[in-house]
Amino acid sequence: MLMNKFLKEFKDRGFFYQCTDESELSTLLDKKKINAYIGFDCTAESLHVGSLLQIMCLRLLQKHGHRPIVLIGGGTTRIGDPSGKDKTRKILNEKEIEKNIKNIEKILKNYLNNDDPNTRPIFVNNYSWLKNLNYISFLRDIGKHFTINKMLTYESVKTRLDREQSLSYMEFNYMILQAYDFLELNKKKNCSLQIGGSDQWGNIINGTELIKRYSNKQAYGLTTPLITLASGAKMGKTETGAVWLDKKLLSSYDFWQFWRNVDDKDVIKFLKMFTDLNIEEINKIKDRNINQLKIKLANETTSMLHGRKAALSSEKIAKETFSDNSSGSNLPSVKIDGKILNKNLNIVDLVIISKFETSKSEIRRLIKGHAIKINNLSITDEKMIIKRKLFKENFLKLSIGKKRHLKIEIN
RNA sequence: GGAGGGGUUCCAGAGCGGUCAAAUGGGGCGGGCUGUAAACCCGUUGACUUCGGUCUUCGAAAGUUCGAAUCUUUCCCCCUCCA
Repeated sequence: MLMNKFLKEFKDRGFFYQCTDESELSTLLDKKKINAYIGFDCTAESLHVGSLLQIMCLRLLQKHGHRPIVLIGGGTTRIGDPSGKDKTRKILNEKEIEKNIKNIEKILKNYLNNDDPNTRPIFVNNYSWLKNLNYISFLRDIGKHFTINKMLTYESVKTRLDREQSLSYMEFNYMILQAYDFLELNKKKNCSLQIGGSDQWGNIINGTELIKRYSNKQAYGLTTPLITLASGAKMGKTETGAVWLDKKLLSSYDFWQFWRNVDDKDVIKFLKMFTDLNIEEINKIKDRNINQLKIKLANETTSMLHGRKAALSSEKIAKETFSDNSSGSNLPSVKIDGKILNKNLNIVDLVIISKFETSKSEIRRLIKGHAIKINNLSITDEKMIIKRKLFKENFLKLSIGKKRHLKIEIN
């Protein structure tokens, strides 16, 4: 049997982990355009690369003419998913959640096509139906379809119990609420597929089963693998911290750098997962120089989020920064008042001004390790006074290690 | 409710009156090698410092002592076993 095109690409790109009923889903997708949903939780103020694979799934749906439904977990965030957590997580207050939701929606809209009325995404917040649930009728209508016997066998519950860590009744209900979300979307938005990370499998099955029992309808679940880096680490760290999909939290240059610095072994995989290049094209360029491929990867991913211009300018900055003895005139800059140069500003204070480091001890340590450079010359004296003549054309290049560079400019 | 065990620096985890800013491992950072990769090697990892030191940390508070992460008391939190 020929596999449905969406599913095929889903697999070719490495998105596929598990499916509730692959051949049936394939047939359904061939027959008609469907609505499919992915849930995003709003615990953090923004999304980071950890969610990027799910976002790419939404894009792929659109590409094949299906409609993505973005479910923002405004209600479930108030509960906290115990999956993969060994501790109860902190519960956020209303204001924070509202703020997070807005920001997350904004980011998602960045990635999704809003022009085609057939595939235009639907944004929903599960708080809109969860907040009004009536406890008794919920227990009678929905609760009766769940058995504790089965719930206790789920991985997320089991690990908590095995480790003898407490799992509150509140969290225990999370999976029921997520199943209910799916039912609700199935009823109201005609949603027949839920996609999620592999850790969501149990929750997704609960949804399809609930739909089966409650409405006697068939719904499907599809999961993506947990992406780990070749190093085994979880995806998502840079020099500066989490890789946010948000200009305010991570500059386009740092975002670009994240992709530029991925492990060699991950490059092809990431090109498939996180760019729109088609598979044939990727297979064709496979043998190109690995560093060229990384630049390609960085440019594609950065363009998607920050625009082509930002991507190319990042590439240019990188080129200048990492080629020897560059002046770095394109680097981000920090302006200082020329007057403080008269007060014997020393190198340690200069680094403090740059905000690269906040601890003077740390800066002194870095100087001892020859990590700090001014205009590409390594500094060895921690008491060095910054003289005006170090500024060429009104600025000087300050570097810490190999990757952090900055322009200090006299105002 | 009863009986025990425990809370140590980013994490795990040693220390159990001075030699403790606290072993070891992980992570982070920096250096070397390279390709802004991986692997490997080395250094570093509380703050401030006139580089002599100084100050603040071992759940919280009080106390014993010349001296406490280490002993005592009270309190808070976590875990195990019994009811």
